[in-house]
Amino acid sequence: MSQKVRVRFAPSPTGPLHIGGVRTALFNYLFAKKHGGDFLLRIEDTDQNRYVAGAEEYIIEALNWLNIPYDEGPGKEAACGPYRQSERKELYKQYADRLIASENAYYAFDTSEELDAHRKDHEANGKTFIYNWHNRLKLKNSLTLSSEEIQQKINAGEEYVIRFKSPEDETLHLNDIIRGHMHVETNVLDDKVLFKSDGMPTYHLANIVDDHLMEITHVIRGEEWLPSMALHILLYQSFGWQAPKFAHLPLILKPTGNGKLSKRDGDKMGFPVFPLEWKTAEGDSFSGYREDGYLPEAVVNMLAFLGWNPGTEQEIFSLKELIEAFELDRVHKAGAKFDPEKTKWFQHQYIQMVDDETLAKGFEKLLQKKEIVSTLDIKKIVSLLKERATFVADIWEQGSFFFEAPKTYDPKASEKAFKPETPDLLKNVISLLQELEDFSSENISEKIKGWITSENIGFGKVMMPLRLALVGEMKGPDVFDIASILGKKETLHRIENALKKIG
RNA sequence: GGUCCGUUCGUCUAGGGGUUAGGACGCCAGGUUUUCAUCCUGGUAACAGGGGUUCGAUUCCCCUACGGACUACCA
Repeated sequence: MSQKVRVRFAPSPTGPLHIGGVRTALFNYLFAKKHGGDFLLRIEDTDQNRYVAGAEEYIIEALNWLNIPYDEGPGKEAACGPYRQSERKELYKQYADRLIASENAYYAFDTSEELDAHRKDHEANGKTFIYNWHNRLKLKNSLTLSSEEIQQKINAGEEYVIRFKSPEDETLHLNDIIRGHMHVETNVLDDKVLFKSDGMPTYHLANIVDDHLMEITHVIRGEEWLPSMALHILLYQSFGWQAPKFAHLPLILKPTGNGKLSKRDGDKMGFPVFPLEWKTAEGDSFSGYREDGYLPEAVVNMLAFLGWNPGTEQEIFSLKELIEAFELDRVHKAGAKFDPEKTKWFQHQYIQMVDDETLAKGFEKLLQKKEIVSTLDIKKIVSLLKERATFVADIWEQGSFFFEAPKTYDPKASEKAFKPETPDLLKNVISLLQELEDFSSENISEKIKGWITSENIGFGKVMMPLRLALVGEMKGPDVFDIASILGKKETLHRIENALKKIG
């Protein structure tokens, strides 16, 4: 009988969630939903020194914004709660003790200073200090002490940690859903600290205990955890628990140059690395996809294609389609350089799918911010400008002239457009437009084009100055559409203004 | 340094013992738009190198190079 799929996203609240973390969450979510399973959020806050206020709220808000909510987690308590490791603190000690009892772990009394000294020493000799089988009997730990001595030290309040006793001379065969088979010699492993002197477990212990207690079936996490996989498997074995299946996701790399995508890269290279804007207590701020005007669907689609693909040529996927198509074994092995341009392309595709009404509302908000009050038909403007926009802000870029009459005319264009005969032609246009009762685009077009043709004037001679008069530059949608939206009064006004400037 | 993972157009990637090595982004050109953008069409461009295995390797194996991660009482 197959178990219900349960996966978790387990970030540490040390700051805002970055794109790589978001993608890990997304892949977990897609996998869970594909298999009708549960997606849990667990907050790994065992390091109180690195705790950042607001980070947990940020993570939750980001997941909600992206429409990938968790089924269980903080605020959504279920049978396996609590979901913050700090609130599970009391739980972990007994598991560490269990490992001591089964001789899979031991107390170590070495101070950080002593260990640092060892490391420096080794480094000076070009070696690496590893705390494991080859030297553990020479260090200060319970392996060389009688149980009375150990108890005495502990009772005396001496600080200790609990270390895992890595086995000797074993070859571990590991299996990763994405990478396949791997093997590791246990002799190269070190005796990792499982339980810290401050009474908190380390990541390794807490993670295994919680994944077991929360009945996690698949651990889907970043590649940075691959080197710890052997330890984790060993821990499951020591507890006598069945290990979940593992899948290590490739890293997301900087768009140019070398290395992992970092916090600072984004704003340095002009794209967000965070889903939501983030301001630090020190006053630094980092831009976010939401605030930059991206649609959550576009971000999700883009993220899904970073390291994964469906094997078909379809690229635009709704969340529902992603759930349907997602397969862990189609995840690519190599790290992916992040591509901000492709992200914009996704956003462009998605904004085209937004209906005019919704888009108009977004654009109206933007107008409000600019304190622009307008009686123009916003929905019509939006529908006219939408196809050339990637962001709502582009609608303003492309169509600000609707709301602000040109004060100057693009010099290069005016040189080409404003000729000696232009004033007479524009005057003629004015009188033609004045005759119009119905100021529809079709009507204006018919009238002006008819006149140009019958007088044999040449389109450029009229159209260019007319556009310049209405827009100020050689850009924008069809001139007759613009005139119609502007209305008769404003259109005539702008042409008269242009006439004054030329004259 | 040590351990592990990886390597197909500039980028994201498909593919897989015999293919004109496919798509997308970007870029370039043409068309539409008497403007600009969009859009459409076309083009540019890749199997890291060296050895094997094989009738035949980009595909399988080994080595080298390069890239990355990890190497904390951080996650």
